[in-house]
Amino acid sequence: MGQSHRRNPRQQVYSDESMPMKRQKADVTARLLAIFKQLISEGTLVQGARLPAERDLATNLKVSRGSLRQALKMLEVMGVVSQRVGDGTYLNGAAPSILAEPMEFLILMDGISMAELMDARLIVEPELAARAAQRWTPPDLAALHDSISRMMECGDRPGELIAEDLRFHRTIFRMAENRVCSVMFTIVHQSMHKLVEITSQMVHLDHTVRLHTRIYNAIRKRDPVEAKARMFAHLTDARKLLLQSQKAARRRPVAKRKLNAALS
Amino acid sequence: MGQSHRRNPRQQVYSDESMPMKRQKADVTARLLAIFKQLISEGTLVQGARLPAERDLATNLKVSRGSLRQALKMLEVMGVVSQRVGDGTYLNGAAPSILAEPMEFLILMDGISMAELMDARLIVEPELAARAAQRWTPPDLAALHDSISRMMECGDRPGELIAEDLRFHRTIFRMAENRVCSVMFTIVHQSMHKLVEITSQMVHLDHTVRLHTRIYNAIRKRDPVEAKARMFAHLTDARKLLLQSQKAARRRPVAKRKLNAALS
DNA sequence: TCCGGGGAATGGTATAACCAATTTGAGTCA
DNA sequence: TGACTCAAATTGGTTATACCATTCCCCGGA
Repeated sequence: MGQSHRRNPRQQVYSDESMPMKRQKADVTARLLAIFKQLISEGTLVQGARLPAERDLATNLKVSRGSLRQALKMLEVMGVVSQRVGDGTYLNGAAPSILAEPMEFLILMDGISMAELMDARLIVEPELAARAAQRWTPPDLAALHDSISRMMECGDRPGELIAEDLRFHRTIFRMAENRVCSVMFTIVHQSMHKLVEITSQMVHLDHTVRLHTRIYNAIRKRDPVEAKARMFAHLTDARKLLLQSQKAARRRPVAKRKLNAALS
Repeated sequence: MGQSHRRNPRQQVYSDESMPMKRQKADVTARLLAIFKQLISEGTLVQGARLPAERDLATNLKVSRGSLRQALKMLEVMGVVSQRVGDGTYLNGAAPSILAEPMEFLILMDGISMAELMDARLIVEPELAARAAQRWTPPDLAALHDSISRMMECGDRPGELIAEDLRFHRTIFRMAENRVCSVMFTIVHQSMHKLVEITSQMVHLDHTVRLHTRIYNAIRKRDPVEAKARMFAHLTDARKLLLQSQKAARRRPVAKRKLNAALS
């Protein structure tokens, strides 16, 4: 058959504007999504609630199990529900990973680089640090301090070091008391680490601990201006290291396994 | 049968940490998602490309059409692909709405209020305005100017006014040259408008035009500090209006249609 | 050259069946 | 009495098949 696309792709380039959101014949799947939104918003479904079995639910909603599963699969990927075979489908609590999968595709499709992710952090995180300095409570500060302590014990294992770094920044996000930014940039942070091969020379333990400590001290003093500046310095420094490391290893180590066969 | 959940929900409260990302038996759907990611990343699938028909693709990938459709449906909801009956499945270009649906669920499940969305904008948009002031090119500035002009011609139709407001802010996002923040806060902006009933008294045309013009002038002067301050003032003002409006109409106009029957 | 109709291709949905993992609970044995 | 065993029931996971509605392509007629 070859790849004889018999039709003109009809391009449909995204205009700068948002799509008119055609309210067509109400896709069954879209309708199901709307139903779940309403069930959640009106409190019929609460965190931890167990949904009826797929077969029953499909019957009650007057749709086929296949269509229902399309909707449930989307909810699962977004982290809204968890499905366990032999057990059931449960509504999750607030899902920190709700944006993770979409973000990965966003990075892929827009060709977003690690540098641009870092740039985004550079725009937002200093401001979040400033807010943290103004709003922290004692347990927050203790968490921040613990994070630094644990990082010093990490040794040279890059995995743990990265995890501890993420925890430090996430704590600051939480202290800034804005869940929108917190969730978004937690995902940005994670995506960044997925995108780059973290090498040990990129993360100097002592160096990172020193910068984190400066941020911590500024926050503890409730000095938003200094906290912002310290965070800015920390991220600028990190970006510089990442760019150096990328320039050093310009090669593309990714094995481009060919899957073209799948497309016949 | 009633709602006799015969099993202990086994709570599984989200810990503060990210999930260990269990690499289990590789869900067929998850595997398909990974395949699509790779096809996109290695350039086998490019913008506008037409995917093989579902039946062929399922055969080639050695999965059933139902499973494939679960994966395709997720990609469609995320805006990665578009499916048209009788036509085919196409890979979209950079999708501005890739985070829209997940964001709606995030708002629902975390109980995020309009105020918190506005707060997030207040954290980020001033900084983006500052960057815009440093980086704009003549066409950008013209777009900004046009947006203000069009807004003055909107009259009192709130729909168009909101659309024009969104365009103004999105233009600034683009000028700031960070697609991560641009996409994220475009979605935040849209979600906010979905969440509140925009009333005409909340959006004073002349007032908005005046504030937008101040931002525009500051950007034109390439003065990042003033641009930031002007944007901050604009959003602070908007937040005040929104909160007032919410306080005035504390009633819950949402008709809580009961769907509990669906859950048997 | 233009126009229209028929057939093929495609996504959308529904149904049925089976598999694999898990829970449940009755039965069994110490 | 209590702990263990194991088979049945339940549930999500997957596949296969059939049919419908829409869209596109192409060919024939005006």
